[in-house]
Amino acid sequence: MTQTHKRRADARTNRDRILAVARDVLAIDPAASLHSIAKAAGVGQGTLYRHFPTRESLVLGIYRDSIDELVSLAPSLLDAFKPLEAFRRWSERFVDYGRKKHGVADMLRAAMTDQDFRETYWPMVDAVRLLMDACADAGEISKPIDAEDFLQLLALLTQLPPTAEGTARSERLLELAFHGLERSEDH
Amino acid sequence: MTQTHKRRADARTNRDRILAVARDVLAIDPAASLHSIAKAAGVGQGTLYRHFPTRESLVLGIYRDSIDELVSLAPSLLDAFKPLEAFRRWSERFVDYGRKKHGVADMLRAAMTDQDFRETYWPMVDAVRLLMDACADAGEISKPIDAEDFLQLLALLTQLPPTAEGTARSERLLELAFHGLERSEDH
DNA sequence: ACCTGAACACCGTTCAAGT
DNA sequence: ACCTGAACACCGTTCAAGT
Repeated sequence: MTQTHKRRADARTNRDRILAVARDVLAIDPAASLHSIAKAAGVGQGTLYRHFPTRESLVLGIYRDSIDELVSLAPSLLDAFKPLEAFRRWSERFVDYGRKKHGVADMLRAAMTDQDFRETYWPMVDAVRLLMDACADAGEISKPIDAEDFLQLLALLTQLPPTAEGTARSERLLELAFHGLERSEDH
Repeated sequence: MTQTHKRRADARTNRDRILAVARDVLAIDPAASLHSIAKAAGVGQGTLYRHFPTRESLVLGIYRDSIDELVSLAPSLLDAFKPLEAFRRWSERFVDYGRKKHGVADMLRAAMTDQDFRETYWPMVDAVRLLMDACADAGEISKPIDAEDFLQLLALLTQLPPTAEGTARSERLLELAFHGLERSEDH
């Protein structure tokens, strides 16, 4: 039993080191091979595979904490700002974050279909719905659209190149989307 | 000279056969390897590479005709419909086409940076600008946004999964974008 | 000129062998 | 239980050899 415990501790240490190393390596080269990550972490390829069977699951492991933060940011923003402003800030934060941290977009795409990812995906959809419903209740948007639709749009914007031009473009397109959400004046 | 001519004819035949085969193979498996395409076309890998140094350039070769059609469709639609309706129809056509024919999205991304692709990219930007300006002149949208921005948005929508759900989602998001473009009522 | 296809470096993935 | 790392099938790319 102590042996089992010891083994488990080893496994956990490995997992943590893989995550720490992968975060750094992928920050430098987003397309770094899983071989190179395993080597940099000082583990065999099989060990990396045991813990993270796909590249997406590795990225998910790296950014899970940040994603939780992002989700919990939604109610905080609603406390501090008017709903539409909160929604806008949250969306900007999301896209900014997603573009800087490579692989988040692919992870979101996987979340659409892969059962393992939905536990991370749903809270994000809920965050969007929370923000959008608040805007609707306050009368700041005409009618809320599907929360998944909007989250997917944010995920797509994340895929624009991380250049200055790409960043500016995603900001403008986000502006367009919000303009589309805003209440149309009934005349 | 006749020899040179004969050679050139061979090269052209090869090129055409590669394109015809690649079109079929990629329709069945969008991720088909270049090896398998070369083999299916009955040419060496080097020959495929000579004609199409990247996967994107191969996709571009396959769909260049269709892209030209799409570009020339813009003025035709403007003749037949009111500008906003024309713009909407063109956009739907674009997204529909891009999602069905895999690889078009990657090609468009390459077009953003790669010099070789810009000759195909610019006419599409021009088509978007033509449609959007017509809408603005007719007073159907408040003010035109950057044509490249909008084209990139269309390209992103193309990346949604080619399922019934993905198709419906891209339609709804396109609707959102157009709602954002439409003239805000000045009150 | 143009084509062929073996060869190269590399990728994700597996699995027998160790502890 | 968990880890290692050689091995496998495959990828895009190159290039000496042919015609």
